[in-house]
Amino acid sequence: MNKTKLTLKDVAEQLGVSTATISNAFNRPDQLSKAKREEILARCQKIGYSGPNKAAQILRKGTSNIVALVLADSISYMVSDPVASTFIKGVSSALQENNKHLLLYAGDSDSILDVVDFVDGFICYGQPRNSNLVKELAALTKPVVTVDFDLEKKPSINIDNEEAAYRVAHHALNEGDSIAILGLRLIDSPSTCRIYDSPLIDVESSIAHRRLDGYLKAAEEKNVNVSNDRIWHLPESDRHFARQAAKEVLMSSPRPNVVLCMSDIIALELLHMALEMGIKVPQELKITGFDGIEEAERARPSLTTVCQSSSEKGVQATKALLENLEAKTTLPFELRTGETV
Amino acid sequence: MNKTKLTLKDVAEQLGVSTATISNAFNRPDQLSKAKREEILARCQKIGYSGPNKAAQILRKGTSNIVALVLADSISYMVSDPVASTFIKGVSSALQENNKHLLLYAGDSDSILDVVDFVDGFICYGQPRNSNLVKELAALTKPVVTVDFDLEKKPSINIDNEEAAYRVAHHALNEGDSIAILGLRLIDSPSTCRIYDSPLIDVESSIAHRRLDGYLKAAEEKNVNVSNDRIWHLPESDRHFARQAAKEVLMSSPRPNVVLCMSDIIALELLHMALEMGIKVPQELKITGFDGIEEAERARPSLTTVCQSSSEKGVQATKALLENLEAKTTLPFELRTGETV
DNA sequence: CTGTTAGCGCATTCAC
DNA sequence: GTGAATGCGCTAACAG
Repeated sequence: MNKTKLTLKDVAEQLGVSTATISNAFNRPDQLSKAKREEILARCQKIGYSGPNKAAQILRKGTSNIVALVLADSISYMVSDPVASTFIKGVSSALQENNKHLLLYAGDSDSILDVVDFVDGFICYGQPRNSNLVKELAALTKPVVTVDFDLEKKPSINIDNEEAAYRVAHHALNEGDSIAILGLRLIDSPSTCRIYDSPLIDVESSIAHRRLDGYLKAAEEKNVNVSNDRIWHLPESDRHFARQAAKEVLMSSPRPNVVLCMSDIIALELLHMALEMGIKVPQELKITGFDGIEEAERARPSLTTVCQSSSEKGVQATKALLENLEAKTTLPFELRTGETV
Repeated sequence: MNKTKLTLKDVAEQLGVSTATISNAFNRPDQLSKAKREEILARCQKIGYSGPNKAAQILRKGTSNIVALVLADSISYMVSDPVASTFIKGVSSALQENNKHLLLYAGDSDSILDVVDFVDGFICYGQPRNSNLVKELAALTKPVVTVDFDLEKKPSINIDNEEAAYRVAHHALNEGDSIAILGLRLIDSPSTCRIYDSPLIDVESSIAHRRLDGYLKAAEEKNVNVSNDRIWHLPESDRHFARQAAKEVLMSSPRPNVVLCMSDIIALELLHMALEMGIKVPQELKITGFDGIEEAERARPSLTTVCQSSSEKGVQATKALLENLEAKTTLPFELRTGETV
């Protein structure tokens, strides 16, 4: 067994052929006879050469088969979120089918530049917490696909968040209702709070504001008043924040009889807390979620929510990236009527 | 704005210095005066050069700052498993602290060779489903750290699975009990079934068999008989399989009054199904889990289980990899007494 | 179908 | 402290 790793050149020498022949045997089957190719491959295997060095190929070819998945937040956080992990699932299975590799990239990193030279492209799931990344992504010439947010002139995958929010709210609301909204990333605050008159962030680009628009439109149609002290901001769709917000909402007076939640995780925490407090759902409190995670279906009472297929988003985003599609895609959603309304 | 990307050479020319100087400014601060360095960095920034091309650096330096995390199974499956995703969390946060990147690698891939040339090392979480990967990993000269299984002469992170299983079983069992065991990957079958006298797989290396040893030791001490038709095999710690197995166990007669489960996911499905069937836990049925996931604590009745810190495993594995530690580490676990025993 | 050659972009000797 | 040369390992273009 050789101590030092074989290079293509060594192998060519050993087999008594030119380097191009070895290279072609591995990369361009059409460039040599099948017999010769197979002979070479067999002999390579025998001497323990498993193919051209990938690092050198990356430099030479300018492609690596690595796709970076930029998450909105730190990997730690994202990976335990059921919605995000379902998305990752979709991406990873589509990548695996195409023999591509998955590099996970945190949205709270400083910069994207330390991988840009060797990845083939970026899938960006949700607007990165660090806005510097947004700028960098927007300026790239390598392929970028965004999901759940948009970048000018880059392909994207979205659902119609405003319409979805409108539909679920419309289903839940009735004239005379007193409502609260548990929103996500509406203002620039690291903690749970009502938005009051804080300046709103990313109003144009964020899906949270689209959803808010949809809720408010439905409320208006039903003559339901929604003031800013009835709208909560949560920094993340996280059980911890959700619990805090749920408590505030349920303790507030007048206690709302309908709460529209921008994620199922939030809605489920609210549901559990309400039940613990002996509040009857839906008789005394109606709840809607958003996303359509499994746990929402299993809950008793089951959650009324908007279903979107996160894994399908992942598959589509991957396809858009690999096939260099240019279009901005809008995926369908579905209203799922549960027992919480 | 330049159309074509700047290379180090271009930049050197533009700034009127040698290529080595630019390179040193970015990589070896000690090789030039602070003033000069800062001037160069500033001018580079101005002309839009963000540093040496990473792909070229990988080839030249032989390191990439990319660490591959090889999962036992497909990424799709692993990422939705709470235990695995907590592990990933630990790894990713430790990597991020060290400015390393995370490449997720599926354990059911054909080979590891298509990334080996450009990653700095491998963390392998659980024995890869494709045994070819095991061979390849074992033969590598690049750093490898294994978790929840061992490779000769490679550092590893484990808990004492046998002792942990023994402890939880010892806590649950009493003389005269009738028990069942819901095990993981004990035999070579893609579906849920009793093991009967099927040939066991990976008896030496698998943690499932260590746990089984622990269970059986406790059973023996308590004079509890366990025949092979009371031991179930599940291919994965997955809700779907768990449900099947739970049903079989609860329908079997005599119905056991203690069920030892090799994961919390399995135990929780069993718990839910038992409650649905009106079986009283723990009066008529005692259940133990393994892992100590959050959901087990939240369940009512709360689950008696073995807690191991998966995120700590991730951190330790990363540290072992990055610091080239050689040791095989055994991490502590903790018995968590819940209400299901 | 095969062999030769010129870089891909850089880091690191070594002389100065 | 700086600048010129070599090669990391490979692929693509071309000539034969």
